[in-house]
Amino acid sequence: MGELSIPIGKLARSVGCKVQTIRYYEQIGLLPPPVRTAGAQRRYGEAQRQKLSFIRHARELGFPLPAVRELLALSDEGDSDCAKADGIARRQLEAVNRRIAMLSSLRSELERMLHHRHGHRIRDCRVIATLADHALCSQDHHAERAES
Amino acid sequence: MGELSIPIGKLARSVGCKVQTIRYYEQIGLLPPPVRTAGAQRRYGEAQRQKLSFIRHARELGFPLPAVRELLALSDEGDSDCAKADGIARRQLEAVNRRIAMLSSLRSELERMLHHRHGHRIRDCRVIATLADHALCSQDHHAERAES
DNA sequence: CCTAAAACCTACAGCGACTGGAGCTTCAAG
DNA sequence: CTTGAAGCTCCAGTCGCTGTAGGTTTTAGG
Ligand SMILES: [Zn+2]
Ligand SMILES: [Zn+2]
Ligand SMILES: [Zn+2]
Ligand SMILES: [Zn+2]
Repeated sequence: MGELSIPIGKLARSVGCKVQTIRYYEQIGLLPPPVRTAGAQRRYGEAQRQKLSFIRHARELGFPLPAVRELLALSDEGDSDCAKADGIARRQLEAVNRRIAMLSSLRSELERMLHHRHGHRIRDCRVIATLADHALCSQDHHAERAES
Repeated sequence: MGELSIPIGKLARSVGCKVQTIRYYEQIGLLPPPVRTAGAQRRYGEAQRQKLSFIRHARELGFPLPAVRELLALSDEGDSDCAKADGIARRQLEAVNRRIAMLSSLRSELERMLHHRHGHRIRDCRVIATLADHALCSQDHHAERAES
């Protein structure tokens, strides 16, 4: 009753994610299968809540799931060198920096086309004209992958 | 042979996308079906090349496909008011700004955890510790799914 | 103890915007 | 005429969830 008694909905609320997300993490082996009641419902304890919280926090910081998996594994090895963990975080920082650079370039291009004075009809619209002709752009904003 | 003679691979190279992407755009009704050779191979003309180029440029600027669809439709109506097109671009700019704000917040959090001096073992690692406890973060970086 | 509602279960489909592969056919250069 | 590149269709996979259908279990009130 005391320890392993958290049902999945309460756990989801406590870490701010959906119930399905937790089941998904279990399915892909990120969270270990919890104990079940006689009626096959999942019951969690504090240790698993912390693990899930770790995962969600890493996800909120943009780490992809494979990186989260590595970080989780590392977090269990207190004696090991943390260079690996730091490396993962550094690569994530670099990825974030690349995305910011890309988006800044997109932003300036969007601002350019919007702030350029132009007529009110489509045929005089700077937005449409710019989309039709990249030469009207000031920079190379070419996206290789600006996602996430 | 003069006009409608561009095969799909050449078209793809000329706009900088994959062959499959063009077929995909046709499949979802973004590009009209081109003429075919006797052997059922696609052949494109200059007008379609320009349309595809418009689509790719809009995608590079981060517009989602439904927005691209609208912009394409608008671009064919030279007499209409361009307020709609400008509105779509403005919303895209706002989305980009939200994404940049989110990523900047992530960046500063990642920098904080990386630049904080800490020991070389996992148990003293600031990266792992921060992931395990959001209280070590300085801001609310909580991602609400701000999309491209 | 009984009932009703809330929460849970599994299994699977769908999102966005492509991308890759298998297994075949057609085209164009030499 | 041969050959290899490029084309074709159909389907599955990517990422990280999210939603739905159709059923079962838990829990609180009466
Ligand atoms: Zn305009
Ligand atoms: Zn451009
Ligand atoms: Zn460290
Ligand atoms: Zn945090």
